[in-house]
Amino acid sequence: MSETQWLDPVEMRAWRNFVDLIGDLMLSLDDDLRDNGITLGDYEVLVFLSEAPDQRMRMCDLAARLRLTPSGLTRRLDGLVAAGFVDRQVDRNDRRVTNAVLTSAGFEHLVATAPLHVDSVRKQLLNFMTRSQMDHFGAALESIKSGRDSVRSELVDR
Amino acid sequence: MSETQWLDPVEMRAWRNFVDLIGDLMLSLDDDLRDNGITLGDYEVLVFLSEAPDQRMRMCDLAARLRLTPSGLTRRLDGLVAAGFVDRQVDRNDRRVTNAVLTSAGFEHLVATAPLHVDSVRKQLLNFMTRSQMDHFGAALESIKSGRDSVRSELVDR
DNA sequence: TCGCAATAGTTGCGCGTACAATGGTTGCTA
DNA sequence: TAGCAACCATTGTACGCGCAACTATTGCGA
Repeated sequence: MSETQWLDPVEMRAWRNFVDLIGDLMLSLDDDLRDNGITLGDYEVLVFLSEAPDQRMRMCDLAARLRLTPSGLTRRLDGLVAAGFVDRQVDRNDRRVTNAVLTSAGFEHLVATAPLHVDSVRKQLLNFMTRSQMDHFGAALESIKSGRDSVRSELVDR
Repeated sequence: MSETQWLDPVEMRAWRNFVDLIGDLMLSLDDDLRDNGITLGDYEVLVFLSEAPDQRMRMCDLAARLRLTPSGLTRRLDGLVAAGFVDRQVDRNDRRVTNAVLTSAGFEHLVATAPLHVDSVRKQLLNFMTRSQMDHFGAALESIKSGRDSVRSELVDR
């Protein structure tokens, strides 16, 4: 058992500021969206469905995309179905799967709220960054993500 | 009502990768900590208390630091008190306030799990960044945070 | 000094989500 | 082709947290 390698000042600043910011940021984003009558979680469902081919996704794929468990997605869809934003359709080719499909009402609602959300993202984050910061930021995050993905694919689990 | 200014590619990449990464990252961090018998949320309580003078904080201050509502903190402390990691002590000078105090058992537990958490932070994030990326990252996040703080203090609300 | 507003914490209730168990469907293999 | 394992979604249950209501304490102004 070797000595712990604690975080040095540079690491510590990066890490602490990161955690600090995202907690605050996500709450603000959710608040802004709630002011317009939808949850950040529900909004994400509409976004992913709207971007999917034929505006539909299998429950299990959607759950993975949202980082939800199957049961979590079932309950979340319940609300969206009740609101008329999403339909459940049993798949014709594989009757085990049910597809979540965006309704026209759901699409309308997304179109109505998206500008407000984009405003919110600018107001809460992007307005505080320079163009070059955004560029480096995006590139750095992308390399981090691909690094994480490749170690994950090397392992069997998950 | 002016036209919406949608995100251009640079903005989009920064934003999407950001959201994508933090969702994944936080889950992994929590998983790693759970493997060692504590929640990320509970761990944060121990960290903040350990850094506070006299290892104690007023409930309301701690709640703000954790971005929890008062009731949320009450429930979270219940678990930590039951585990023997934190004590509740009514303040002598102001009997409205109760202080959350880190016990020696709580401190021991923090000391035992901190190295594992640091390992986790390296494994999940820092190992995928270069030193200069970390440096720029920390600086950028810091300026964003201070920008957000200053607009918040200009407004009356919150 | 009295009374009222502000502050601190807890509790009842509801919502969202994870975990474990269940039922239904498919596909592989003996 | 019969049977079994894998897969998909849902349901029961428990837990964490926010909101609103409530109690206790403090401080301030008439």
